[in-house]
Amino acid sequence: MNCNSKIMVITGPTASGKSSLALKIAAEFGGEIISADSMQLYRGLDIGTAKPAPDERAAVPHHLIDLFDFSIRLDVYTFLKLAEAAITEIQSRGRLPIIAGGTGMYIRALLYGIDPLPGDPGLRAGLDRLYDNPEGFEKLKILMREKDPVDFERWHMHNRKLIRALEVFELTGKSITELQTVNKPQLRYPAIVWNLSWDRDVLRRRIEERTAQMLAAGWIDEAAAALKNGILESPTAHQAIGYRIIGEYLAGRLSSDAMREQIITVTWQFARRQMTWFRHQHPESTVISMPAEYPELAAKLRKSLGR
RNA sequence: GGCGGGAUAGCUCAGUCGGUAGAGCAGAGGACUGAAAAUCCUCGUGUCCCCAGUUCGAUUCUGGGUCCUGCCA
Repeated sequence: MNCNSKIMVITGPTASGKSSLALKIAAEFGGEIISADSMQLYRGLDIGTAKPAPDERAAVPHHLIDLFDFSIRLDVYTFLKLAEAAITEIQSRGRLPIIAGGTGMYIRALLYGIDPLPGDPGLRAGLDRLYDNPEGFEKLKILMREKDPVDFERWHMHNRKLIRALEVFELTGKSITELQTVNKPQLRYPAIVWNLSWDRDVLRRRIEERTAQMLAAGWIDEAAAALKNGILESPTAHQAIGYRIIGEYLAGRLSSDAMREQIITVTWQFARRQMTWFRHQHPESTVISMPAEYPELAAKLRKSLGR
């Protein structure tokens, strides 16, 4: 391994320009890109998840894109293992791993790790069936108040988290709270982390423009195909923004303008959640005010890498 | 033109048997350890269309006006 085993992370809200910056940096610094995006892992969602174009992927190696059919259920742990392996592999070639993406939880898990809490898909599916509904939630609360008062106290308002707590409790006999040991300020990699930050109104406009571009580029056809292949019934890919809304349009229940506006709205809400996340969950990150001139960013990075 | 229905938060609307009003959505902030593009929490003063009348008091009742809207012509 070379003396400079740093990794680079480029994050920020959707439409902030992560991919194109990553591409330029990879080209100049001899890097390979690892996508940290929960939806780009799936095949068939190209335009809607703003994947890098074929020529871009030919120019620079990209990892963790198009790995799964969307019938597969993915989670942070899966991502973490794949990303760790990709980093090792890239570094073994003496190249710079550039993690680029907007899935905050994945990036945090990679940088700080997550506790190896157990999971059991079969058990979980059963618990979801029992408790992931309004009546079930009431029963779950009564159960958890008894069994696991610590986690109950923490998540008594939050159905999904309480179900996961029960899953872990069933497998270990302990509360999640008790099992958590990861110390956030402890980075697992020497990392340079950039958080691309835009003026609110400008970012909003970028989202509006990009949505229109994506629709013009054939997103509707892509969505029609994904719908036909059962994306709405898929365990996690169904969450991808836009596909359900486009389905409403295709079914004649939404005008084309209403469809576009709804997509913009949910994308904006997503971007806001991302900004909240990066603002509070990534104390190690450097906020990069955008737009920024590439040569200045490159100079900054050169300095951080000590090149 | 005739007969109805409506006008209340940025939007869609509820409501006040007369004591100045509240939901959903949008918006803002926050949380986040195997669904995270997910999920969850918190935040609601607005000439209640205008004018006059009745009343201690009108957004609510009465009359007139204005503007939408449906059916019939």
